Amino acid sequence: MSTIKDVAKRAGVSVATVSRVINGSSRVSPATAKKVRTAVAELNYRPNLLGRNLRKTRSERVLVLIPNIANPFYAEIVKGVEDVASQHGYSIMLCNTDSDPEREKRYVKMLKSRLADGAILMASEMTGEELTELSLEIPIVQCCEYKAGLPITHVSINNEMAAYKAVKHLIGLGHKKIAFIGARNQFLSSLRRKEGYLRALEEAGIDFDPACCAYGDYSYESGFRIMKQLLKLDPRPTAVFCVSDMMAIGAIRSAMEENLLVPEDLAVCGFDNIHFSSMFKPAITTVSQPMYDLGCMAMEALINIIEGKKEGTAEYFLEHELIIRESTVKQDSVC
Amino acid sequence: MSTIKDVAKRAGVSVATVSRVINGSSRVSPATAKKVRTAVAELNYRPNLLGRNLRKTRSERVLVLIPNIANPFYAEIVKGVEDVASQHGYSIMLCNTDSDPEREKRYVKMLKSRLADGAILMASEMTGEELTELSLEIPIVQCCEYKAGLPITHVSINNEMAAYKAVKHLIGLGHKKIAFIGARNQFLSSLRRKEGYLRALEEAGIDFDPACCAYGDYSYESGFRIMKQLLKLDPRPTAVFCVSDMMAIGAIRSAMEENLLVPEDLAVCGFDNIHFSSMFKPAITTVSQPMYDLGCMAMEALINIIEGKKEGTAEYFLEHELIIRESTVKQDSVC
DNA sequence: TTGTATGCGTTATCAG
DNA sequence: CTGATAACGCATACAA
Repeated sequence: MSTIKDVAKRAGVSVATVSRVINGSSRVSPATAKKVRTAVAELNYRPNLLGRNLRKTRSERVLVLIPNIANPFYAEIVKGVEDVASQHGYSIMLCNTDSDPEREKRYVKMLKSRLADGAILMASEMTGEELTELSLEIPIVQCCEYKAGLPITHVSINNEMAAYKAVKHLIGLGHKKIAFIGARNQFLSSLRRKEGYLRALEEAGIDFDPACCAYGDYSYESGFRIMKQLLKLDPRPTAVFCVSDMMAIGAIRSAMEENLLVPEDLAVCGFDNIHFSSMFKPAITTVSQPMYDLGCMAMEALINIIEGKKEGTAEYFLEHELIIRESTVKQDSVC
Repeated sequence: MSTIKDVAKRAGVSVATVSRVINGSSRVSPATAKKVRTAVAELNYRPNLLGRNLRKTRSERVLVLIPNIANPFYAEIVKGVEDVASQHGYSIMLCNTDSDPEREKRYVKMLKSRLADGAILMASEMTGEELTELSLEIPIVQCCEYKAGLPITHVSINNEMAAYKAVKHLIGLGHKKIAFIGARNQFLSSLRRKEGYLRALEEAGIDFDPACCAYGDYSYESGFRIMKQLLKLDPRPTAVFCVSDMMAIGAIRSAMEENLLVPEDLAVCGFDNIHFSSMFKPAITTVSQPMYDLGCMAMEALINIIEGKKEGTAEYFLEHELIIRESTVKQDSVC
């Protein structure tokens, strides 16, 4: 492994000159520049990032903490993050926390140890206090999931409105007994979606029945299990709003096991518009979040903070869209 | 941000002593150790990784290049990689290449720039020559997909045998006209799976029909599109072996559009046993790769190379399993 | 335009 | 057991 010194020696110049040629930081005569470049090529030299980062006290690297890389929802967000990052010369480190606070802490520790210039947090398990403290030490942005009332920039959608529109769609189809499969956690999105559900019900003059509400963890399995229980209610719900597509698919499989038809016997609405939601049979009615744009916006906001272009915290809300498919409305066309 | 100097000053000792306490590298008297520790706590000091890495010329970090984080198949592998890595004090950087050679090159450049001590490559787009050259510079391991005949350690399954067993299963069900949806790429797995398909056919005395073979990119869309074409054959294939579950699901949706029943009119076998393959209706018959173990093994092999415990290259083949579900055999039970 | 010298934060070597 | 100091590889202020 050759260093900048080796290059300097071979080119017969000082290390400073080599550095200048590599970084284009100031003018170097074409002749010496050429000498340097050939030396670089001959030695197959690559600047050592460890040295460069230390010298600059900046890594031009950003951590992206995601709770679960297996969730395709996050994959699309990450694409947006990556694209904006590379446009600005940043590289990203994906960190899969598995929603495990210990794992998350390990990554946060790396962050505090200056391994990266900042971070995007997707669904942090940290307390509001911990988050606030972290944000004082190093630039962070919350994406999608966020804790309320914190002085931390976040990017999200209007979850209350999204849930309201989804449930209103079900009501518009004539449903009166609409179940709700939410998420058992303290994220604001969970609260807001429940609020949207309640508002739609109230507006339609439908009494809220607590027995119709249950809470899972966004997974297929939890949707399956919970729907199983909800279908035992008498009278049975004729529709269900799930706060994730995975749970919606679980709910549908549950209904199938009971020999119920979707959407005829049970209309099912999901949330997220993951790729699979259109592949599944029946295709899932769902709320589409602008995942790619959420990622882009989060990264842009983070860069602004890192580079000091923006002071203070900001809230960004991006547009969502209700996508109606076979799981709520019988359709002729498929795919 | 406080540095080791600040701590030393506050504790009234030298930086060397602080370093010793932090790393436990040599004996320090309990009294001074305590002084140091309180100073560390008071200043909320965290060693700067940039400095430490430079000094050690090691980062205890490993790159994991995956072609597509949206593919749940890789997610499970990454879990294995992560678990072994953290057991050995390594942290991993996930790099999503999107099968884009340019993107991959950027990450490889970081690797060559010593940002990490080594890498696990999942489905590299690099040429054999590039790979070999890279492996000379820095420790790498190929996982799942690999190029043949390279002096690079790899971890995989016996793809020929897996495909053979899958197709033999279809033959055992009485199918005579069995289509093959492979992958259009130069990975050895693609070749081996085709070979397994051919061997099973030959053994059963079934003539190979090139018209029955087509090639996609593992995606749902390609499976859908290709099956559409294959179903136009006369006579129609009564079974199809796909080299990914995603393509199998695409094939099934294609059959559904033609009002064909699965498995009655078309038996479909996939590959990978991704989570969704059991959630789909009908549940997909597939070949299960030990994804978690593949990840573990790859990381263990890499650590051995990095730490110089193992010389030369090795080939590891892990066990696979054929999982029979509804898409090939009509079953009473679901899920 | 180019070279010299310094320091980024840490760990390791060598004395004491 | 502890301290002074060099070195890791690089970028930059300053001098020439």
